Amino acid sequence: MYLRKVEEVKTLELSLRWLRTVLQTVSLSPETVATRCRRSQTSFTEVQLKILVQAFSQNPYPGYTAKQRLAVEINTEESRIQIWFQNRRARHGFLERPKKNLDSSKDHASPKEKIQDGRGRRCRTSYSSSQLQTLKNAFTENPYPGIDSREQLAEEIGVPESRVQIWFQNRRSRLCIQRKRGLEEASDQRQNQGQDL
DNA sequence: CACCTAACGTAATCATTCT
DNA sequence: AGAATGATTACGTTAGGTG
Repeated sequence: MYLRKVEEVKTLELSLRWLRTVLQTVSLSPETVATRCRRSQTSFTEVQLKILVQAFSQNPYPGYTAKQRLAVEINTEESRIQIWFQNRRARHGFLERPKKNLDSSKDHASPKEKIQDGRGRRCRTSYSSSQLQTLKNAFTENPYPGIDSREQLAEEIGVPESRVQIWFQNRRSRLCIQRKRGLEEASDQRQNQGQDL
């Protein structure tokens, strides 16, 4: 009971803390310091775009190796390829999948199967306890690090920046879930108590 | 300013690793 | 088997670049 309250207060304090840091960086002469929040927007050349579109038409769900191959082919990072495919799938409907003939009517490999073209995902990166400690510290400092902070962190623990970004996303989501679960339990308890009375 | 789209957010889910 | 947690997806929002 009190413990839960204490926890809530703690998280609130943390929120305020990183909000302050955000405000600080914002008010901190935006030109001189230039603490960019987002990565600068990459603009693909027509050639790059052509290759991407071509690849997309062949397979809107490239596996990691395919994305990696594309990345070196058009000289960019794999994470940019990933984002590009996400955005493209979201906007351009890509249901022209079976535009090729020969689909016949037996092709339902069941949607739950592997929509995602076998050549699977990037292999799971495992963090050492010291790396995790660094990440967690940074998280309490600021759960929404900008590109500069992420790059710095990545450099510090020797891991690609894209992995750092994913780590923060997962941690934020799970912290949120945890908080919700706590609230549900609390309300359940209140309900039970109410019925008892 | 409006439009396009890269970047980024959450939520849900898949997949791997560890206990 | 199940808990933890990294990776991927859908989908919505934010913001940078350009006509």
